[in-house]
Amino acid sequence: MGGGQDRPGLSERRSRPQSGSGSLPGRRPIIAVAGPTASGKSALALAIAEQFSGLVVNADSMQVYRELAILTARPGPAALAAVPHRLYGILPAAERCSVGRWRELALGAIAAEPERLAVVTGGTGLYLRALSAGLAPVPEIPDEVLAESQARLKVLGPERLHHELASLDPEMAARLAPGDSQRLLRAWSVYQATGRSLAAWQAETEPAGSGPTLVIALMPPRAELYAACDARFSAMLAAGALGEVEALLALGLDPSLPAMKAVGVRELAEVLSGRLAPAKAVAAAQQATRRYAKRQVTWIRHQMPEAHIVGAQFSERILPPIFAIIRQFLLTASK
RNA sequence: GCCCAGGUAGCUCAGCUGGUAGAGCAGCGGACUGAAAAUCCGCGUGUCGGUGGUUCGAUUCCGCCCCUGGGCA
Repeated sequence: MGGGQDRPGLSERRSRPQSGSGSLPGRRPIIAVAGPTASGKSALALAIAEQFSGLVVNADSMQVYRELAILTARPGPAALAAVPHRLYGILPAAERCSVGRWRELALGAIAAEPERLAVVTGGTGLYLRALSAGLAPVPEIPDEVLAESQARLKVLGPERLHHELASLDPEMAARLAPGDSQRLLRAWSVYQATGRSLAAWQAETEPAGSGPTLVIALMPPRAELYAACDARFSAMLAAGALGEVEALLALGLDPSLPAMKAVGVRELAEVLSGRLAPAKAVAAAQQATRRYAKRQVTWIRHQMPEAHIVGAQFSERILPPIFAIIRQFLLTASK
């Protein structure tokens, strides 16, 4: 671990001895279930957890928010009763989650139940990677610096901020597209707060957070996946998604909060305000879901080369071979 | 049955008087280290309805056929 780790809650993990690579002492193997939205990850994770007496841990950046149950397709009462589920709906929408925050919560949840096999599942590939591959030890950026950076971005616009960053931190500037406002903001803030390039911090990424990880990725054929996306959003609407968005809006939250960016929130908000016909909103939200699914597929294809790809949506039929792979993995991983 | 108007990319359509075609949307591909359901980058994917003819050359002009919409009966 790098010297930048001074947040509370890390002391316990920091005190543990760590080897440079491979599995760490005391770190149990875990299963990660990846896949695009609507591929059936949650059902697969549940089936695995039931079979191996596991614990399902959410790795979805939106399912952590309490107010979004329907719109994020959070596991229902039957699933929750069958197997323990962690990190679902645990943060108010008024708060901001982040990879780092999620990672600590996940490591804590896994450590808290040493007798159960952790089955980490969710659509946020970055989260899954941060858990098994680690995260740069960048210290918390003070709010003042964040606010300053935001203001600067607002005044200059992304292109000119990019130009300025080039003179301070040429390495990050070279890596970022001039229009990529979000990463620009991050790189700028890190440099302002620490006086070091984010690239330098990232070079210090600690090797592992969790133990050895078996990644299983559901990758259904495109047409099937899109049909499932479309059907699911319609089902959400029937289940009361509109009311959920209405309640969320009633909180009067900052629109830049992550929870406000969940697929469907903007579209349904426009229905509630009468600016968009329901049918058009559904079509728009379905399209947004499809595009999101496509980005996830790209991530899995290129960022998770170690994943075992299952070329289908979830169904009972795919379970036996998956269980066999898991058994094999658990045998070799715990040696 | 007759008279109009159309058939060009997945969809809606543009394409002066002949030189094998281009916009929007959709879609596809890619990047990804603390907002990731975010943010960003790249790419026209086409028997121009069919078939004969005129022409060096036809999406474009002519004939016939098929299909769609509207009108008259």
